[in-house]
Amino acid sequence: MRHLERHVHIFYEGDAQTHIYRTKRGMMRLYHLLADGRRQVIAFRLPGQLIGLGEHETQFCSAQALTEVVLQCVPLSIVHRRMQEEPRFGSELVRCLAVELAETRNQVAFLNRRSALEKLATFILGFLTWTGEDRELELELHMGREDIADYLGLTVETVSRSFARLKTQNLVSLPQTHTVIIQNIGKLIALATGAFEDDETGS
Amino acid sequence: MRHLERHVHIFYEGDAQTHIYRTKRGMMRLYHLLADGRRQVIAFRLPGQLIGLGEHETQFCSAQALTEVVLQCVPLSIVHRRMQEEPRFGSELVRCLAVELAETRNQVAFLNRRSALEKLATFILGFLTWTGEDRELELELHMGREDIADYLGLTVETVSRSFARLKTQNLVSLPQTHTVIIQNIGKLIALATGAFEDDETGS
DNA sequence: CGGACGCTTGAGGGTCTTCAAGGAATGTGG
DNA sequence: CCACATTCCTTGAAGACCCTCAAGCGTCCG
Repeated sequence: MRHLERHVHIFYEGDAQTHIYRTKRGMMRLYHLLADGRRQVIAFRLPGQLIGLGEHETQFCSAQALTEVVLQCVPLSIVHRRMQEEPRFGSELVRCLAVELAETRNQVAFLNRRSALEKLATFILGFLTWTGEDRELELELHMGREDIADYLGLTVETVSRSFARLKTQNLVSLPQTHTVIIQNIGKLIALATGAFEDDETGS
Repeated sequence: MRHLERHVHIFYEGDAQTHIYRTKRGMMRLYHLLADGRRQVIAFRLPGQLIGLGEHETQFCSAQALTEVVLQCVPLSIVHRRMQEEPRFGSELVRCLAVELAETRNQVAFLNRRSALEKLATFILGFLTWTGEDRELELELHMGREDIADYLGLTVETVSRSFARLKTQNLVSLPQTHTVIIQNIGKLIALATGAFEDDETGS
């Protein structure tokens, strides 16, 4: 078990892989630096989710604490040993990887062809799933606009403008910068799935 | 072992997962249909690569033969049994999944923030790796512009125009529609990695 | 030889980015 | 506890890029 301050890295891209981690509390950010210096946020990790899976010998991305974080650390040697001794453990690992792969593929499919507004709507709705608070319509983002932008492949300005449009259409409200209240989840879902072309009537 | 004609599907999105497949000859296309009817091509599969990994009970995407294809089919029951009996088999499976996950993450990172020209350059270069013919600078695409467009998240027109620009800059030539000859691989790599902003001098 | 299909090329418009400046929020030191 | 500095967020205007619509061209097949 390991406690991390905000902004602390547990590993960087290219580091040797030594452990698999499980988030117990707080939120982690996984990101990848591109050749041109830009940053692609691969994923955010909430409690219960694994980090460090599916890499080669070296880490593919950097892992950084967004908030204060508590991590469970499992040395790779133990992972390997358990896989030898306990076939069901291997199956479980395969399942976790499979889920992560499916999610990542979804990310490809959706980031590629959607407008900024649709991306942001999907992002917000994804937060509901992540935290499991499906009825709690007040969300704490725990991250800045730049994180969202780097995750969705947009600029900070576009993210900000998209938030403004969601507010104008009364789909969400923003009592604080990092807090989102969903006001019309039906329309938000419709937007995320592409059902609405562009409905500004907001009625 | 199973032989497929062109355009034949081995499974559709949502089908129950029954086998894992290994491409022996030819090229497969994995794709995913979006809510709005569009198609996202997830990946192409060349000989030696696996298909059907990392799914849940149901297939996440459809798998279709692009060319004539020969497939090795392994029933899932056998996969599971071997995983119980032979831990190294499980490790191997985890490794394959890890590689696929890393590739997919790369796809996210690169599709998200790159221009059409950079995407196409990367796509062409990716073909070199896939076929393993690193010195063979004449490539057979085996697919139409629409496949490339749906893979890169572009329109057919933009793909066509991007090919035209690569030709104008003498980076590639196209003796036939589906055949690419790389004429200046250095510049193509520079373009793919974002080193060149926009060099029209073509010298 | 004719038709169908896929590829190319053009013009116009929409969306996102870039550049720029102002405003809110957060943290630090007095 | 307040003032100030820094950082982050918002908003505006101009431009770039890609998409859409449209037409022309080439190729393959019947």
